[in-house]
Amino acid sequence: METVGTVVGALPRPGLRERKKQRTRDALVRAALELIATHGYERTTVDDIAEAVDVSQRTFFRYFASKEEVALFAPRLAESHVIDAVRARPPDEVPLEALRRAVLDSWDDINAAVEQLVPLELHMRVYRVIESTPALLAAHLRRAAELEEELARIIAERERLDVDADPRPRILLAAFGGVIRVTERLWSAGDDLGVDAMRDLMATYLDQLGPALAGNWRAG
Amino acid sequence: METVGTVVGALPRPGLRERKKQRTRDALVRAALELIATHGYERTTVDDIAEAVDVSQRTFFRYFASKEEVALFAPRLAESHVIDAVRARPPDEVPLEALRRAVLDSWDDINAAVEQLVPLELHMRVYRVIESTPALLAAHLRRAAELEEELARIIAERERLDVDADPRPRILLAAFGGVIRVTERLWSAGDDLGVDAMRDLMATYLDQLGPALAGNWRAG
DNA sequence: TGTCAACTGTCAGTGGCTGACATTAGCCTC
DNA sequence: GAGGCTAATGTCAGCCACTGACAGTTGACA
Repeated sequence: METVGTVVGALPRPGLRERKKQRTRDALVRAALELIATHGYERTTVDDIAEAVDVSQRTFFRYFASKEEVALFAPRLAESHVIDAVRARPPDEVPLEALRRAVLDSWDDINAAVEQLVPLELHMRVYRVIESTPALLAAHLRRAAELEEELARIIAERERLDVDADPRPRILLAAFGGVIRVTERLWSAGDDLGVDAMRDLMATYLDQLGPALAGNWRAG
Repeated sequence: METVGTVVGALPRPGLRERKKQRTRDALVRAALELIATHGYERTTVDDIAEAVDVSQRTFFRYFASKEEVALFAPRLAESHVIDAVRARPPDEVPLEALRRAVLDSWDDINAAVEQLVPLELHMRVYRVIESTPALLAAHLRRAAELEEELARIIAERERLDVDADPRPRILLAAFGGVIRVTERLWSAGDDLGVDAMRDLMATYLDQLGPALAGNWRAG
């Protein structure tokens, strides 16, 4: 997308123009999240956000395709980390275990990346807004579905399977993704916020996947 | 919501006013689905739909909270059938089996209910539009999440568990719902449309849930 | 038949989002 | 380092989903 101009390297410090763009983008995200966390999603207008950063509304829409996109900026950051983590898993691991460890192990990286943008505390407040705002939750779930598809392909490749021929990768991801979302929701609904609490919850719940599907709960 | 006026019964034929309302609602749904299937969701405006039924746009919004709501009318019809079917399952069935049979067995009822409103063929065309339209898919997924929560509560009750204490009902539904959605998506993407094809696909995929979670795929 | 309540239409307005066009401001070359 | 190129921005006009307020119409029911 973005050409560098000098070398293919990538490291050389970008020009003033590029730095300005980055600053504007960051400022928009920060202002948006702050406003959304404070006043709620629907009561925050795009004009509010643009004004807070002192740019025109039109400029906002040149950085983000929609108001939803800014609000979901942090969750998107997390996704790319998970994808990388899954790709980095040793190939001898069993699929479910690879997913499980990828998510749990990349947790710290994710939080560090988020914190670089906004304070974690603000991020968590936004998260609650996401879960409680229908339009936002819908967009979040749709993105989650896309991520599942992506991960299913990665898992299929790991196992040298054809995603379209063998249903197991997609089914596994459907189940796995479902559990992740359940934990997200419960975490955001509870009082015990804090990122470690969420990781623990995920670990616990993932371990319950087998038992939940198992035949007789009453016997167990 | 709607009071009957005469008896609590419900059977007595509703008055003219009520019948007129029902006719308008049906006409709006039918016109909307027809237009959406033909021209796509985004290129169908609410004004188009209202005009096709010869009512004002304002009236449309008195019947439906949003344009999405009309488009997703049929899927909603299906949901209530599934809920009833799960409730009707014998209590000695294991949870996963109860869900599985409820969905598969209520299939014919669902299709009959849908057909009473619009031809199945039209319904299937709309379904493809839903899957391929981001905004609609998002709304659909959000509703699916709500349905999962509802069913999780029902299953918990069956098993005499506290949903908030035991994670298994929600986890089970997350996995189950995930598989259902995978089949919906694959079905809508393929060429072999037809409602029976979808039920068969669901049955097959649900059977793959265990194997997908099982340890080593390569061992077979 | 007249009164009440529900249903509908009209109108005005908000907010998300887009295309078109003019202006500004980095960048790069000579 | 002046000038041309191009990317980034602002302004403006407009579409569409959706809502509140008010007025007119039409079933319901005594």
